[in-house]
Amino acid sequence: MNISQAADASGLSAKMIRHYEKIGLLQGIHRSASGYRLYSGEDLHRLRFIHQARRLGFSLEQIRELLSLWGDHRRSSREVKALAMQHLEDLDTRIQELQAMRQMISTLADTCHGDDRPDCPILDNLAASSTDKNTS
Amino acid sequence: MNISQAADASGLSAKMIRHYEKIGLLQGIHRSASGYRLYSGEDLHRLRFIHQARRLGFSLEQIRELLSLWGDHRRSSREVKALAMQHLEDLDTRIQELQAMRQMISTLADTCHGDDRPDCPILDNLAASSTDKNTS
DNA sequence: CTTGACCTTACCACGATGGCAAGGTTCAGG
DNA sequence: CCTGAACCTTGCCATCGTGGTAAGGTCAAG
Repeated sequence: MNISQAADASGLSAKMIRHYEKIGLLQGIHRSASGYRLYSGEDLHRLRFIHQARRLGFSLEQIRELLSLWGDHRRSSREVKALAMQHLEDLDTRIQELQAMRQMISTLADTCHGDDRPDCPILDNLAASSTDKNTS
Repeated sequence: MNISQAADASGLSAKMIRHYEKIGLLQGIHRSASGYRLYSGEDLHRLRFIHQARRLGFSLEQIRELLSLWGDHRRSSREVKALAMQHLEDLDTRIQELQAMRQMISTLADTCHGDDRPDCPILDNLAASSTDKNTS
């Protein structure tokens, strides 16, 4: 199986697959006589694992660990769960940051009439917060 | 006012301030005889504006437009609001993506007992979704 | 044999920020 | 006056994950 077929079958791009190999997420990929990468069913399984983990927002470093745990039959589910919980916390943090922004923008946009007049609470706020101290 | 004082007063780092100048968000910054950047009260106002806009998650490109609108007394509040609404949509999209991830991770973590045993629904799911078709 | 569709490697780009290095400036204390 | 610390300058590299592009090799169908 060529790289573009593996890409289609895994949902990744050929570019990503080469990248994952370069950073060590994939190893021992076979090559044809002319140097083409050849993917086995097992390789494909691994690629799909990576794709799904990326869809859940895990970083490539985290995926490296997940793959290692996946391949280790003596691992404890505790380790995997800890990794997932850490990622959950990261997600929560990012969600809350974005929601705080969303809330503020939304409030400002509500008070801006958004017509031909030039006065605008949004710009006023950006400029006014300038004189606050709690601009973190 | 030196750059480190401007940094302290604006909440930005000196590094960021130089960067913002390089990409054109700040112009006409005065220099001392020896080449040190010197910041006026107006410059500081602008820096704080940028800082606040960054805190609300606007990109530097969006901030470039906001600054342009801020300085244009003939602009309509419509333009500003449109920019804010666009950003709001972007935020909503990102929040929803993260929440979908969060939901999935949370569900998987709930079903993982997280003890010394090796079986783990989290890894099973990552591996199993591998055989799904809807792996987008 | 040609053509087009694949493959290879290697480099540059994004966005926003941090870090480091090599060198110049300023100021206070001895 | 000299020295050292604490500033300033520019320039380059790193991050993270992905895309683009170039220059070249390979393969299969016509």
